[in-house]
Amino acid sequence: MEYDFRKIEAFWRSYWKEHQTFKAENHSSKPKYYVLDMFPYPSGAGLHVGHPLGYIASDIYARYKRLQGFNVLHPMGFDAYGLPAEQYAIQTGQHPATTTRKNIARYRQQLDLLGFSFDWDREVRTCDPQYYHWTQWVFIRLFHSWYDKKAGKARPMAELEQILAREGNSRVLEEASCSPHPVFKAEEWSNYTEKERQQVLMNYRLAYLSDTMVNWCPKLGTVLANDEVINGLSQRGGHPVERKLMKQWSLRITAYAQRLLDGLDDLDWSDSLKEMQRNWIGRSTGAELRFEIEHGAENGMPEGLRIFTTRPDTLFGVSFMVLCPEHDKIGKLTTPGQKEAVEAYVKYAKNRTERERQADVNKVSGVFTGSYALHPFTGERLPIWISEYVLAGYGTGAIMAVAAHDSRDYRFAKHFNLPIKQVVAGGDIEKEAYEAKDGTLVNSDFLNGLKVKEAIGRMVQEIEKRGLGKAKVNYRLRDAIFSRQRYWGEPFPIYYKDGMPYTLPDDKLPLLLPEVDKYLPTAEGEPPLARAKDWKTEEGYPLETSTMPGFAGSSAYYLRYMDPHNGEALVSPEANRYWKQVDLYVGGAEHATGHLIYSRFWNKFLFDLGLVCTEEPYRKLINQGMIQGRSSFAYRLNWTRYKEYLEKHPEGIEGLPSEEGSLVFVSKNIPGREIFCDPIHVDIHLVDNDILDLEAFKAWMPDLAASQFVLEDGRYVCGAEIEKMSKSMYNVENPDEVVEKYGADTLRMYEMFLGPIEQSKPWDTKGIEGVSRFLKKFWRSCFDENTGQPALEDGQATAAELKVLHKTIKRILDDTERFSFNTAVSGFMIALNELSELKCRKKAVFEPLTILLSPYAPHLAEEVWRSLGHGESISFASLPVYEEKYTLDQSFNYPVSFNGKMRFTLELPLDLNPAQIEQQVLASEQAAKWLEGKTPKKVVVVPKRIVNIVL
RNA sequence: GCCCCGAUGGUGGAAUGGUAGACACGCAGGACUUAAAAUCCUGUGGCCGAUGAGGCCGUGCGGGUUCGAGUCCCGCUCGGGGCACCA
Repeated sequence: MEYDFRKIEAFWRSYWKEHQTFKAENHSSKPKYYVLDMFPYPSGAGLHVGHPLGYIASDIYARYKRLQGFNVLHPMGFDAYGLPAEQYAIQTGQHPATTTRKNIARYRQQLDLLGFSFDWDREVRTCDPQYYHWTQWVFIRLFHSWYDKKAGKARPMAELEQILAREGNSRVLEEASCSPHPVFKAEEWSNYTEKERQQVLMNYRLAYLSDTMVNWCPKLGTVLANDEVINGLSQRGGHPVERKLMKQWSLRITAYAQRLLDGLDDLDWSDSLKEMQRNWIGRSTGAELRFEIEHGAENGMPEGLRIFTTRPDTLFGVSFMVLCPEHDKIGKLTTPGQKEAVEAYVKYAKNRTERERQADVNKVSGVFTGSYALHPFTGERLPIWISEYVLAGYGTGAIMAVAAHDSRDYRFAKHFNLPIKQVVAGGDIEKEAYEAKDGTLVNSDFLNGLKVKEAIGRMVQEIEKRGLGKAKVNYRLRDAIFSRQRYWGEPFPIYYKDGMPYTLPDDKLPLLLPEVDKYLPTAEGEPPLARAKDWKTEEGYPLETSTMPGFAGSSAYYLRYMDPHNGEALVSPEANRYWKQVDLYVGGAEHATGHLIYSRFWNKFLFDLGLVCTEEPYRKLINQGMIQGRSSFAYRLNWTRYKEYLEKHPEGIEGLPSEEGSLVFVSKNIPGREIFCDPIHVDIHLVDNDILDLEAFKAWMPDLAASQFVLEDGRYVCGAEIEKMSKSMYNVENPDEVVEKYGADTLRMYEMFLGPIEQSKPWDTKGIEGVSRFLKKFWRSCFDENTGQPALEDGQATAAELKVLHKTIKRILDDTERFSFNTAVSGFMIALNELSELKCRKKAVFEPLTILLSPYAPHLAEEVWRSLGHGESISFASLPVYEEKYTLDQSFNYPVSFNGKMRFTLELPLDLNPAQIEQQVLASEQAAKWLEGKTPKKVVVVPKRIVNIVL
């Protein structure tokens, strides 16, 4: 008999299910611990070996915390709304709910196989009405809130209406986070119609509707958030994205920019991830100031031109101004002579896609408006230009150009032959802009002689004193576009009356996603929901036809797990007070600027409303690395290239065919392969140890049946490359196959053994034998090979055995605590090697080891535990205690110095105390030589440091 | 361009500033076996030396701090990730 993992794992899977071993209670005398995984999007491809990496790590930690006596919440669910299911629906007509349900069932089956300790009672699915009820509910709260910068929190719209009625908007324009809109007085407000009031209020809402320049993806037929666009292409599918002005829902996440930034400091997240969020928020400090326009009053611009700069110190170096092509003052500033050129340029800029713009950021383009601004200090005339290097979405969409100290302005000035005026000493202005923030100001009137940092402060002071502007902080962070013109998402709880949006009452929630005949836009270009029958309220008002984006459902899911069946609230205050926040969150770093920002924002908003008790949702975050695939390649002979060569060299290349054949594959190391062949991805299941199974390859696809091969040593050798694991590269490794062959415990330990959890690494099953052997060996230590009966012996452990045990306890606990799971797995292997050398099969040693092993290989550990006569699951046992006295046995080289000079080293055991070390050092032969009979004045001993002897 | 992270045997990787290469894979040799699988044992960074004893070199490159550096500091090279006309 041997280790029958199939039987053992099947037994414990059903045991845990039956006994609800991992059910978490909302009331417990134990301390709580909340371990969360980022829930998966259930794609059609099923789980691959990369998915479980994080789940295994979090499961180990959850089980470890249970052993420590914590009440552990470890839930799982599904991020079920998303584009792939809808794309599939468009192609096949199958309802996305059907495919999603099927995919979830498959995921669930695969997850169950791996022995995770999830509390499935708490499962959530974002497409479940019981769940999206609360997504809609939070949206309604966002709609009815505004952000008071002075109070530093969100407040109800009703309070804003009172303020507007009392005093107009002149004060809140400054003190609220809002879209720009005209000033009005209290009397004007009282005379506004309902619609006019709604229009004003829209500028303050945290969920608001506005005409925004959005990322429009024609192929997907929807808008995308900034983090969903990568290099001008959509994150999903890689389709081109355009810029387009559209009426869309947005979330005023920018109101929270500073709090999102400040909150990072106290989080136990990796530095790189915090840095990513900081960059994404992109805070910069500077000043906003106003430039008068020459003849501004006549042109209808008496208010001048507002710009933002981070370098007010360089104000005396301004030589021209630049507006973005979308700037609303372009019409007023363009002189008749320049009208044609300006219009042509604006049109050109408008028609460029995001990708084109990003592709040639180094190309200089622009046009002169014909107008001039006046320098606020010198009165100098500054030509006003338009260029697409100035962005509409940042600052005021206009800049003061300081060619000498900004590389972009410098390039522009050189190209259009505009003046370059140095005001900070340093660098070589003839060659490039001097951008460094150190140096002394020159040519700058009252700033001359000051350092850059002093000059910035001094200039801001002066600007404020003269009423030209004020110090200002800007953020790169944009408001999040929140609507999608798609079917498979949460419907907005919004209807329209007189063209203005209103929220549904809470008792009408959830607003169910309606059925449609097709998942495509209507002929008029309306989103799919416009196809739904009776898509209006009972009173006949039309409902919103957009749906919410993917991040809507994932923003507060961690709260729902605390109280998943609550029909009255997102989460009850009691449940929230008990579980508080996620103690450990495990997931991929690819969510750094998406989900992890939105979710923090969403949580801060709920905190402001008093609905949750902590301001940050995720206290500690571990980013597991990606498991990459090892793709295999076959090399197809490219006849076009090879024929060209044959014409010049009729003798050809040895080994390659000389007669044209249609489909020839050339083995990797045949000469000429690199030049004349194109690599083609081959399904890795057709390749063993880089040797291609020719028959299987021919049968793989109909086109390949007629393949011919050029072999080496009678075999076809494939090439290999490490790439992202993906269906299209045919390099997906499925966990089920591994579990079938080796068992879940082996897969769990092997994935951990591969390397540090945060590191990306290629999947390679070569090493799995080692882990498999370990588990077999562990089983053989505990059970009789012949009978399969428990075989651990009673009796006291020897000192040597205890030493192994306690060393292992220390090591495993330390490693688990610091998420160093790969070294922990090694620790088990070392322990077993040492015990087998000692021929130890004692219960007194293996029982504690089994408890330690249970988070890593839970099925086997439970099996051993039960064989020892324990009735309950191991999850309720307590961790073995580490005893130091058994483990100190190493020695150490102590450097010994006389009068501060190192003279020799002495090897001594590690477990000596300072007094013993001193004694041994002084008693040594070498010391006697140096002391020459003298008595040392002082001996300083610091364990594992130098022993200093003062003569 | 800017920011972050990394570089250690044939491979994955280990090492609170303290014996570099733990553990595992792979490879080589051996035991058991008719044979294979499984299992077990031995060896395995490089060079010199005799296959010994022993010695020298060795953590991407060049410096530095230290009694002592894979680890800390400075300057590079290469690789990975993020941001990118953000004024």
